[in-house]
Amino acid sequence: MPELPEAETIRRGLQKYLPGKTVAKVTVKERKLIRVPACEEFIKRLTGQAFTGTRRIGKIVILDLEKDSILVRLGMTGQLTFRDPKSGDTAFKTHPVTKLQTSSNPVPDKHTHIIAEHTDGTMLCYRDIRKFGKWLMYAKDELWQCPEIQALGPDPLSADFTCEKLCKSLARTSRSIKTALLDQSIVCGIGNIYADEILFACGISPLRQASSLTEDEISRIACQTPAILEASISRNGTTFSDYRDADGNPGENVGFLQVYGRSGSPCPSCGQILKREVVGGRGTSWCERCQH
DNA sequence: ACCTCGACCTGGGCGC
DNA sequence: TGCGCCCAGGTCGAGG
Repeated sequence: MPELPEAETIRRGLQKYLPGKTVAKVTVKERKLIRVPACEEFIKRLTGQAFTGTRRIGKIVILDLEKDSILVRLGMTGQLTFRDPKSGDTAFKTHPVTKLQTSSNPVPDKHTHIIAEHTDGTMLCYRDIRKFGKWLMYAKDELWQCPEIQALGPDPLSADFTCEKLCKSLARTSRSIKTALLDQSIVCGIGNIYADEILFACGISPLRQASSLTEDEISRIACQTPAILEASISRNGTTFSDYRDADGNPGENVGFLQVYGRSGSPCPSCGQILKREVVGGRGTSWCERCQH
């Protein structure tokens, strides 16, 4: 479920604590999560290095070290949290919509698969119920050449994301616009939730063939995509920003989704009952009256 | 070359 | 109450 806004929220949370922390000990309980390099080498290289900062591209959270960088793909259920055992343990709480952790300092549980303990006793914890996540480590100066990043299209919050590029990409695919928006090589960071939200905001049916979109429609997508993602970052920021005492305020964020997960309910714009159908293998909600 | 689909996982919700 | 079935969606390899 973590899409770009959730990855960015997590990154901002970590950015407050991680820089300057030196890794003293690494525990990997689920070896398959470490993809590059081999698990033993990963642990060896990570141990002793200090974190220098964080970055993000699409849905990928990047943890920079002195010499290397770690790519974290959160998959469906990945959660990256900073923990300070000295400030007391709390139970896990998750956001009802995003399924992201909202409590600070959770006790590591059976789903906490990777733990990096720092020299000052704090730790970075990776929890992933379904284990779809992936960790990869590359030398810092080779990071941008790695296949996982090379495969990505422009990030919607970067200057690379332009209407012109989007027009070109969409023109050469026969797939539906919904499927195209989920293709990380066309634009990176959009997942199922925001694909539906963006198409609703643009008044475009998810069933439309991508190559049939007019320049005006594509410019709407180019405009709405960053706006919706930014708005969501600011809202998740409300829920998660205060990492220390955030304890999940469901009412605050539940209302922000216009169509996703609302099939069977009235369209927030016209009142027509929202439709639901599987498009490109994904559950998709939209308004047949507002979206053409 | 492009596209679709199922597998990977687990927990939660629902029906019987 | 409890069991089993199905659903959720990001990514990737297999197959069309």
